Amino acid sequence: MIAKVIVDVPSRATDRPFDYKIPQQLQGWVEVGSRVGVPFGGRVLQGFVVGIADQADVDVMKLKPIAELLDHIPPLSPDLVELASWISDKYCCTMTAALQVMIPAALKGKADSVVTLVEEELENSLIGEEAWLQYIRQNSGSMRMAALQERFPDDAAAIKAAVKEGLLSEQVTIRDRLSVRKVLTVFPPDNEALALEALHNYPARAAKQQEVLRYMLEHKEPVAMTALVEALSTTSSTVRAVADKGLLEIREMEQNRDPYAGRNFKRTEPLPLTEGQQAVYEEIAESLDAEQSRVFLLHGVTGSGKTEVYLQTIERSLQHERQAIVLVPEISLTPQMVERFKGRFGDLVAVLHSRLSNGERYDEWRKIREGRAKVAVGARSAIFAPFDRIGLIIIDEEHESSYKQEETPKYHARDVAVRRARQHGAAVVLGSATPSLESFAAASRIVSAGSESTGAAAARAAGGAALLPMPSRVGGRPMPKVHLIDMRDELKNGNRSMFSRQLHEALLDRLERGEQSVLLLNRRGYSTFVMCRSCGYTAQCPHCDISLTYHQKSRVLRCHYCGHAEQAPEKCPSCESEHIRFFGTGTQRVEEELAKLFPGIRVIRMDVDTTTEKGSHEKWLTMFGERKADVLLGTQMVAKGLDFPYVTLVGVIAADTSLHLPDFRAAEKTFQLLTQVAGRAGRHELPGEVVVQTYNPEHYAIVSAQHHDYAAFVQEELKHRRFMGYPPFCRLIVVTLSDEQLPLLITTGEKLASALRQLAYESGIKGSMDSDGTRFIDILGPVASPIPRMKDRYRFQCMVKYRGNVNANELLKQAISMLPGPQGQPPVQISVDVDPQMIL
DNA sequence: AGCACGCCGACT
DNA sequence: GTCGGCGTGCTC
Repeated sequence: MIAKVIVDVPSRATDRPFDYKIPQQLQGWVEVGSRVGVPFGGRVLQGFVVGIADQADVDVMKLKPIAELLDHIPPLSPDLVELASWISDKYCCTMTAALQVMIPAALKGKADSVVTLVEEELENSLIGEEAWLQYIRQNSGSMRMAALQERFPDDAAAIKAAVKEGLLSEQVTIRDRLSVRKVLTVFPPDNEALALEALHNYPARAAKQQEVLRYMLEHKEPVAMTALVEALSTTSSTVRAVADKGLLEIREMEQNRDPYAGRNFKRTEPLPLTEGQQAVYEEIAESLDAEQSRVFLLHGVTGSGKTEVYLQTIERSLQHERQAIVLVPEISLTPQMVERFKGRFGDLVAVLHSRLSNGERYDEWRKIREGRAKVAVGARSAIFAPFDRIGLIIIDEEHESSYKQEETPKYHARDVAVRRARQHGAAVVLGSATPSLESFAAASRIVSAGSESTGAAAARAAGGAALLPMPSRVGGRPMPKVHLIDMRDELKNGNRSMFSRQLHEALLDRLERGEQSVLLLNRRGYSTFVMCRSCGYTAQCPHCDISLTYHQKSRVLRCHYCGHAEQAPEKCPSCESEHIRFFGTGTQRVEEELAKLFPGIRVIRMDVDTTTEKGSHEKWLTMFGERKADVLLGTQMVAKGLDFPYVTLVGVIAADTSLHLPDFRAAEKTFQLLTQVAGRAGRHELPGEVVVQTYNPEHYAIVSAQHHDYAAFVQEELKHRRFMGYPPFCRLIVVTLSDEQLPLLITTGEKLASALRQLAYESGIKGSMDSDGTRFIDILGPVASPIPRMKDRYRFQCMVKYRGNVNANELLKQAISMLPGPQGQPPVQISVDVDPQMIL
């Protein structure tokens, strides 16, 4: 039998299956999805089995056998391998990259070699009494190669030669970065009577041993060795002595690193559904019962009780013995959210988010793989949770851009979800108060962007997405009143503060009443930088064409893209002037202003500076929930999913900062942010109020948000998108080329663009945006990227716009392969972003 | 990506 | 004469 293996080499040149013999003893164990160690070009590497065949595609003489099987249970299932190949196709990434994103970092094995001294060979060898040889002998003739080389760096060549001669035999295995944590556990005596008898007859001088035995007889529960030693202030050798007498048992037990261990989640029962929730629930339940793969767009206003619908549909899926995946944006993966799922489903829930350590994540992942968990709640990558029978995939806040991975593979979790659901016959529920235009268009069939459009793919694949509206809040609570404040008028009236009179009054009012406020500083497109007021100098990164960011805490200037850091200058490096200004994070300035205007006000500030520490995010929110602060001030992160009963005021300091970004989604992002943050107010008994400060009070994104009018916004925005030729009326691919040499980069970019145009022309696709045909493609560029240089590499990009039955991926692949380069490799680095979220 | 094989310069 | 520079090409 032959295994087809994708070898773990991050290069396009080797990104194809290689054939290996399956050795006799591994027959039946190696399957699609297995992780194996294979000899490859003179070394042993990790690889994934993507197929099993009777015959090899290459000369049998070339075949090598699989060196080892790395797991008892394959880390991937055949459906995930199939999904990986879909991802590699759709997002133009290597198979290796697609497979890697599916497994926890703990399983990224590296070769580890052990050498053993072959004494018989020593006689034939010229080598005699070298120090390294003696060293191996001291280690009973065998040791890790890495350790040997570390100890004798100068003898590397000699050691290598010894391996070649056969004096040292080398065994290479793949070692995981991390493994299952094993804990020594002490078990109480099997035979209590015997133990009791022994206890009485114990020699008097072995008091500690007696104590250990007594403790175990009293507790009758297995206990960790460390805990036992701690409790009786003894040592493990004492415990071992008791065990050696056959009175106790010591065994290694697998232990899970449970990040939520020791936390009690209050069990909750399903709440009675409102009429609106019930209708939606029934629609989804019907699909679950029929085990159809359908896509639902759950458009529910903030506070309409989407989470309860999620919980009850999951319940329904579990009744069918089918598992569920819940994706939430990283930012809203707060204890509040986790609590609701743990509270309803207890230990059946596995939680996966970026704040977990590799070990914790690995253990949660194994809980899923081994069937101990039935519900996975997590950020983007939880879409790859290794379940075998998925009934339901929920994507909360479906419009969030964090579902798009910005690194290769640049996948969108929503599209992967639809594809994965199709494999399993599972339902997909996309929930949002402000659905993305792509999803909304797909669900309401406003446009048909083509056979493979984002969202539209969802619709078609599942036989059309169904729109499920939930237009009213739970308990009939009104939507909060939103006041728009024209900041130009404030200035005219001599108010130069960042707070309008109305927001000032509203804040004062809440302080007097002991209610809470949330303040949002919309910081997109507003960076913290350094500028000299005399000469206009700004601090730039020496490796990237981008301004350095100022970090007040450490007084350091840092580049977000390459990590370059330097000390903030005392005076302008260009003109020596003292008038160099550090523009702080914005929230800091607001905080200072608040302290000035409202002496004694208690403010919690949440931004990148205050929430980088592990658990700090949760800490601040808990404090705010306990009403230990009057104001929660922050960026984007305060807009999402928070639910505090005493919040009655939401203030938006500047609504416009994200409105004028040169990105076609700028209006959409602004509308979403305002709608989301407004939804934080008045979710419970107390009515809410929202004050939005803006310089564009007549802009449709802001006016629609004021009136909680999604339909109006969409109508206007779709008009713009159609006119400008942007999604959902077409699809985009951005190809970024980068290289250290500018001339090569430019010529390669031009070659790529013309190859694309040529190929498109040859396949008879209309080459103009204006054509009203159903198929068109438009190739723009190459132009310098928005960040023209990053990490000392110049960057150019081409944008492909297309619609209809156009296989742009295939055209692109062909065009790239036509570029001249060594071994069919393109001469510069090429990165492809299919359906980009930001084209800034 | 690595590593081996291979063809030309400055050294014992 | 050799040691070693890193260009090209392959890895089942």
